[in-house]
Amino acid sequence: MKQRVSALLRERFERDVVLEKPKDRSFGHFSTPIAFALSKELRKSPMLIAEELAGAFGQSDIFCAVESVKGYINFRLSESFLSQYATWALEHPEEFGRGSKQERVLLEFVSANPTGPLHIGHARGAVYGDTLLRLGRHLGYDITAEYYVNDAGNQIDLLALSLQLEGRSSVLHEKVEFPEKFYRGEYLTELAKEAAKQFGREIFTDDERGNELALWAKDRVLEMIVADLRDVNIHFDTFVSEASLYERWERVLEKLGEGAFIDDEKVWLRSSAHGDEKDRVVVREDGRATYLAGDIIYHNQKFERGYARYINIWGADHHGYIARVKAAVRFLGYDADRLEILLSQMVSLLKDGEPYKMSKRAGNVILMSDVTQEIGADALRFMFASKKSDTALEFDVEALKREDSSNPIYYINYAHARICTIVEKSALSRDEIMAAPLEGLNEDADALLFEALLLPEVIEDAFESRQVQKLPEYLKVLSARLHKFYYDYRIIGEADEAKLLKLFLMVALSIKTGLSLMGIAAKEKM
RNA sequence: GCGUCCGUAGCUCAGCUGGAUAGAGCACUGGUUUGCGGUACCAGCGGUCAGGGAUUCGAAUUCCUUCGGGCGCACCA
Repeated sequence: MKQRVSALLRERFERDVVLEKPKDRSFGHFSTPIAFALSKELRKSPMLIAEELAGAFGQSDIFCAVESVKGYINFRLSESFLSQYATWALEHPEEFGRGSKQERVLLEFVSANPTGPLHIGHARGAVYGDTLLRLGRHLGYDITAEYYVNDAGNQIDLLALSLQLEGRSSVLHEKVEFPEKFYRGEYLTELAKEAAKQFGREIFTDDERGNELALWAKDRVLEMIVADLRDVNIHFDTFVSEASLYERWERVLEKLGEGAFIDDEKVWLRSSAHGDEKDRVVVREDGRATYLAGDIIYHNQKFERGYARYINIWGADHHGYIARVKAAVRFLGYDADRLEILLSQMVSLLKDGEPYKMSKRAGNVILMSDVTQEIGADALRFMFASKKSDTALEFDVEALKREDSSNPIYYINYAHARICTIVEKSALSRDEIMAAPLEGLNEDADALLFEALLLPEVIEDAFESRQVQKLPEYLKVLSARLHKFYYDYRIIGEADEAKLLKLFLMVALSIKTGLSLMGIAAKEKM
């Protein structure tokens, strides 16, 4: 809708036009301050220019009024245009808000180490990534959702050691001391039990079999992670194993060319040449690769796969890592601007105003699965999708358990359910409702219709700006308008019943589509 | 110290392609159609958009700076 108007104005004025939605509805559906910009070069007052420009608009299918007010040009869309658009959308619900983008995009997110279950910080990144994924796909982008599995390095050895110690403690009932660094948590107790069955109890005391145990354990932990994600409707297309990458190291090292050098018997990345604070070690003197080496191979492998764009979602604590990875990408001969690294900030959860209790044996973290269980997948998703990902967030989970208008997910669902109920209650058939033209509506109905038809713009804006919270924000506003309208007007039995129900169906379509892009199914009954 | 993200109502947060009187929820106060789901709606209270400077016809939005806070600053992942 906005694109359509925008394109029309660009053609008319032969330049890009800033188009905005006036806060005050009496100014119409869209407006542009273009006259202010033109005033300087035309050496005329904005008001005069606006008047002339507005006056030059003749009859149009799209607008029913074009007016100038105090230098702004305000546009009012015609009822027939809005009506036709809504009718089309209701007849093609799957197509509503779809885009025609075609780029192939590789979206990497979560990528938590397979050494323990997901915590609440991971959950935020997971929801953010999956929401972007859904939005992008709706717009037509061909997106691959990928999980990079850090299944190599010290952490995996440590996982095996931790599991052995846990086995000696909880299975063999030995008295043991857990070093500070070791992984702890209920999941290890469970794994120890499983390991005892699978390998026999001697696995816990045999130093020789640590590796065997490690390989098994990391797979089991990854399965747990995948299950936690599945519980909130998140699925990945591909998993890339870090361990499997190292056989390509020689080739990648060669490709780095001048980007790599040897000093002090170590291999370094000359990252300082591309904006990093200093150069970084990639291979230690004993020949073991650092984490960065894996990431370099991984990003080389990503770019070799030939996507138009690469999006990584990282925890904000990794932001210092951006410069060196981008530097590596440049040395590999690729355009680092195609790699976009988005950060998801820390989360602190509250419950009734108090810090959320960490699960007892999970170590010092709040488990994602605990929160999912407590407030449900829908609420968890809404909570994280509704806040800007790059600001630290404090959230009280109790707010999402309430069953009233203070809980946005409840409020939005209630609007949807209300529509379903009233349509059900009406004696009119769906065909009768659909046959009604959305014309001759009063101003409030017109405003509601316009709001409902804005969803496509919101989807595009949310995805392109990577600010997914715009979608839930919009759904709240739309729902509020619906509730108010419902309160102010009677529907059933009125002369306009068919039209108003059709209007409501349009609102329901936007809510349902919007929620589904957040991985949430709209409720038809509360 | 350096880098980075942030600082909007008492609290949690929107708004930031610069534009017409700064928004929502919570909290607090007071109301609402003999009502299709009141599981809703309305009003009031509350803001020097951290401070200062610059650009501009116009800045919460851009730039600089000060102050305050989070995070990072490994040959750990």
